[in-house]
This record gives sequence, C-alpha cells and structure tokens, in this order.
Amino acid sequence: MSETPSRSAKAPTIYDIAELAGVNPSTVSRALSKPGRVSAKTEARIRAAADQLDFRFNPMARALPTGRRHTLALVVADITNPVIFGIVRGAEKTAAEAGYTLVIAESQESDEAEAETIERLLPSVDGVVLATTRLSNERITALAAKKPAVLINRAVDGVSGVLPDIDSGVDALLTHLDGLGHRALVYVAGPSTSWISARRFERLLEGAEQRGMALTEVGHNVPTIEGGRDALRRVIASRATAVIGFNDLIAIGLMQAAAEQGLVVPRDLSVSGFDDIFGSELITPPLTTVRAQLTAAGARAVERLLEILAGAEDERTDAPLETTLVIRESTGAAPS
Amino acid sequence: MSETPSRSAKAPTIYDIAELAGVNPSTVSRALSKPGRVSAKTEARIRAAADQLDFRFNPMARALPTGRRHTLALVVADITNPVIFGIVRGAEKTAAEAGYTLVIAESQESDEAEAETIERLLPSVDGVVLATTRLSNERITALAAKKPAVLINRAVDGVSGVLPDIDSGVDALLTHLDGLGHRALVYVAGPSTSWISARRFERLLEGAEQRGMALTEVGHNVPTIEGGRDALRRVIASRATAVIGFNDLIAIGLMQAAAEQGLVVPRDLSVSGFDDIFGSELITPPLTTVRAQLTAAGARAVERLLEILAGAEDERTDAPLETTLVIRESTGAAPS
DNA sequence: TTGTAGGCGTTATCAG
DNA sequence: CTGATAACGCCTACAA
Repeated sequence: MSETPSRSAKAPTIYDIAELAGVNPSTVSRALSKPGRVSAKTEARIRAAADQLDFRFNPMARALPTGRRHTLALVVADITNPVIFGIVRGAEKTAAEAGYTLVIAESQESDEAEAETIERLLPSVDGVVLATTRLSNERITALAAKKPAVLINRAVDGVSGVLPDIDSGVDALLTHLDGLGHRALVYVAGPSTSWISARRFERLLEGAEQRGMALTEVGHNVPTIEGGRDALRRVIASRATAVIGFNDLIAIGLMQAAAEQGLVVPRDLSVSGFDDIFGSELITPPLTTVRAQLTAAGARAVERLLEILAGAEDERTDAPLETTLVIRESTGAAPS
Repeated sequence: MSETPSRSAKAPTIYDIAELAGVNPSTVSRALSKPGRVSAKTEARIRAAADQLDFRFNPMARALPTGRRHTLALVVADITNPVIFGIVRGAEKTAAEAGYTLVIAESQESDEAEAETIERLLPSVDGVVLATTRLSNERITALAAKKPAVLINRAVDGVSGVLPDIDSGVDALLTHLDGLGHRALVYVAGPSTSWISARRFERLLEGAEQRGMALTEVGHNVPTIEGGRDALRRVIASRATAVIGFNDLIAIGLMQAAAEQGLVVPRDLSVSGFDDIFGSELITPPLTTVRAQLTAAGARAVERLLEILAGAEDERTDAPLETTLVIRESTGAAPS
C-alpha cells in the first residue's frame, strides 16, 4: 500500500517511522543504520514501518553529524576526450557498488579553472580523483592535504596514484617499429602540463638509445585531433619515418592531415598512438596503439580513495596497470 | 595569510567568522548569502574574516533547512556511447554556471536497474535529467511526480522534454536518398524501449510513402556497433539499396560488417545514421548522418530543470532543436 | 540593521 | 536494549 509521494509532500523521516512503530526516533536510527544493535523484534517492526512509508535516509541530514558525504568527485580536463570513457565507467561502477555517488566535473581551461572547480566541489565530497589534471604539483599536494585524493596517470610525491606500465608498452612499440626498419622517430608530445607525456618521452629516449634509433620531439600540443593536425608540418620537417603521438587523438589528427597532404600511411609514414580509444579502430588505416586499461584505472582509483577514507595509510601507488601493444595497420615497413 | 588547512582540522563555520568579526552568526549568514541586507561596513568586515579563514559554506548544512541541494542528476544508459559526450558537456557547463553540481549515473542494464539507480540518487538531488532512459512511461511519470524531471529524446505526457526536430532531418535524408535513385530502404531500429527510434521510423514511413519509396524495418537492435554488425544479415536479406541506422553506432557496425563481407559502401549499399557522433567522420567512408545538437540538448535540459525549480510551470516542451543532414561519403547512387 | 531562538533530519552520548 | 538530549552548520522568522 505505498502512498503516491507527491512532489509537495515532504519525505518521511525517522520521526514518522518512530511514531508508526511506537518507538523512539533514535531507535529507528539505530535499527536502520547499524543492524544488530536493536532487538530483532523491534527491528522488524521498524523495517516494516519504513517500508510502508517508503522511507529513504536524507543524505544531507546524515552528513551533518558524521561529516561523511558518501560522494566522490572525478575531475577531468575534457569530457569529450574518449580516454575518459572507460575511466568514468570504472569509477562510477565502483563508487555505486560501495554506495557512493560520483560527481563528474570538467575543468576545461587552465589549471586556474581546474583549481576553482575543485574548490567549488570540495565541500560536498569525501575525496577526489584527478584523471587528466593540469594542476601543478604544489596545488595537488595542497589539495591532498585537505581531502583524500588519487591521481590517474600522474605521480606526485606523497599522493596516491594509478599508473599504467609505461615502460613495457613503450618498449613493445619500439621493438615493433625497429622490426619494421624504422631508424628515425618523432614523438609528438602532449601538453606541457602532462606528466605522462614527459614520462613516455623519457622512456622512448632510453629505448631509442638502446636500439640505436634517432628520436626527436615535437613540442607541446593540445591533446586533440586538432592538435595532431597542427603538428604534421613539424613532423614532416623532422624527416622521421615513424611518428608516435602522445595519445590516439593526436595520432588520428596526424593521419587525417597526412591524408590531406597526399601522404599514404603507413607507406610514407608510420603512425602510432597511446590508449586505444574508441575510434582508433575505426579510422583508415586502423591505428596501431599502446592500449591502456582505462576502466580498471578508474575502478582502482576509486578503490584507493575508499581505502584511504576507511583509514588506510595515505600514500601508496600499487603495481602499474599492464599495457598492451595493439598492432594494426597504421604502422608498416620504413620507406627505403 | 591563509592558514594551511590540514585534513584533520575541521572547516571553519559561520561561527568562527562571527567570532572573528565580532558579530552574530546570523549576521554572517545574511551577509554572505544575501548581500545588501547588512550594512556595508559589517559586510566588509565579515567578508574579510571569511577570506582570512578561507571559509566555504557547508552544502550539506545548507541543504537541511532549505531542502535545496543544488545538485542535479543526469542519468544515461551507457556512458561509452559517444552521443552522451555532448549532452554531458552541455549539462555540466550549464549546471556549473548556475552554481549547481551535476551527478552522472550510468544505468547499464534493464529498466529495473535504472529505476534503482535513480531511487538511490533521488534524495540527494533537486532534479533529474533522463538522457537515454529505458524506463517505462509509468515510471517516468511517477518519477516526475516526486522530483522535477526533464527528458532528452523522449516525450511523455506531462513531463518536460528536449527533442530534436526529427521530421526535418528525416525528410532531408529521404530527399537525399531519393535523389540518388534509391527506391528501397531499410531502417535498422534501436531498442524497443527507445521512443525516438519509433518516432524516426514513423516519419520515415510517412516520407517514404509520399515519395513512393519502399521501406522495411529490421527489428530491435542494441544501439551499439555490435548491434549494427548483427543486423547486417537481415539488412542484406531485405534487398534494400540504402540502410538507415537508428544511430551512428549501428550505422558504423553495419559498415564494418559490410566491409568484411566484401560489400563496398556506398557502391553496393548506402549507409546513413543519426546523431553525428565522434567517429562518424573518422570511419571510411565517412558516414552520412543526421546531426543532432547534443550539447545544446544537454544545456537546455538543465535550463528547463532550473526553471522548474525556480517555480515555472511544470510541463513544457519547447521548439525542437534543429537537425542537419551531413552528407559524407557513405551514401551514393543506387546500384542499377 | 542586527541579535535571538527554533528548526531541518540524523547520529552520538548518556542514562535508564 | 531503548529513550532522552545534545550536537552538526546553516537559515529564517521574530524581536529588539
């Protein structure tokens, strides 16, 4: 016999239940939030009353005395970047399963804008996941001092992070290109604020040295298709036979621009990227890329956050997430 | 001289400010929430104190007496569907500008799962945007009775909705295909619970009749690339020369499967879709599609919600969002 | 213009 | 095991 709760009618409270069940409100609170601390009989009666009234806890009221909001924030730079698909999905699922709500915020512009967004959200969440942050290390450290924070694809001293296994992926890619006969490579870097872009380049450098390959870097680019297109001219000028884009978006932009210039990929130029986003497989030729476990990253970030909230030691960065080279058709033998 | 707020130190309250400024807490509340109701002098003093303590309102505490949570929910069936991108972006931006926080929830499975998700979120939000809902009309009506709700791409009596201009887009598409000489079409429908899929088919039917074209429908499909692939066999069996996918994802799946069968698009089969998502332009050949204004839809949905919250009449569905036919290379002359 | 007092829904601390 | 009662941080009549 559940009533039809109209929008105007206020939601039932534990007082309503208490009255209906003939007990004290505090007993209702106990019965409903910490089962077992109340006699089975009364608990049953209270639950029945709660059902009948279609009762839900008021999260706001609940948060007041406890300080727990049961809400987590996920901050991303650009929602339209397909990389965050998986991250969002993994994070949302894990949060929901733990009874937490996930707030997603986009920080678009500068690190200034991002800082503001976070500032705005902070009072209503218990912790924050930073997925593609443009924040400085200082700001991140400051943030982590206020609320539990976990980083994805970024390492900052003293702050928990979830990282991909950069080295193995990069190595596999280099081995692949080496095998195809490429001796000169270019890396099209991401934003200067991207920690992971720098790390990828570092490892590329090491690997290229070991293999005796030439490697140059094409300075900071917006991590979008546009960014990739804009970089083509500099890529061509480098005379490399294979380009490695900071991410798939850049790689795709590169391929589009190359096609427009009459360049045939991979005959004239081999192109590869990172992440394996939606779309990488769609483009012609399909993109060779280093796949990251995005969903797992999102899930793990939230797990870490929940652990910290549960009182775990703060900083910890567990084993990096495995990475796989996905060979498709955008890479081929070096032109002779 | 801002202190370094440590995670353990509790956030400052209006009491702290009151003490520091030598006034009553209620005066602080007034000064900070409704400027002008306090003498300029005291207000200045209070603001200074607030700054000094780096004060933020506690949204939870604020929500208690007022009942306003300043939070909106956006519920989507599948976060990895690129259609959602634009919607999320538009919604998030509009919400943030109005000082609202956006919670995004994914409801994956059945309408049962979606109902549960909403149920869980409801107490912590002021209103809900349903973007790709699988809920029944009854459930939607029930939901709207509890909290303000706005639908995207779905019309339900008595509930506000944001709709695309289906007719003009469909008509443009039909005219395009007619001009290319196609006389037999197939529509690859979306899920049976998709209101907009049915509407698209209806209009296709009308238009096909008017133009004397043949049209068949290939029953309900999952709105993903997989769903499109699975439908190809039935599409071929229909003997149509042009397929219209419920959305771009289905169209892309169709194209992939067709290519694997050795069919050349558009020589052997013309393919088109709806939405113009990320990826439609990337695939080869680039997809002809009816573009929807996704970002605008998300923004407008939140605007409507805010209007309702501000006391506007409840139901209203304003002029549909314009739709544009984007002709690319997946459609061509009908085979003779 | 500013202070006082009561309340919002829940939890926590004490008694009983 | 259960009932009072005081927080939690803010808002809002009402009074001064």
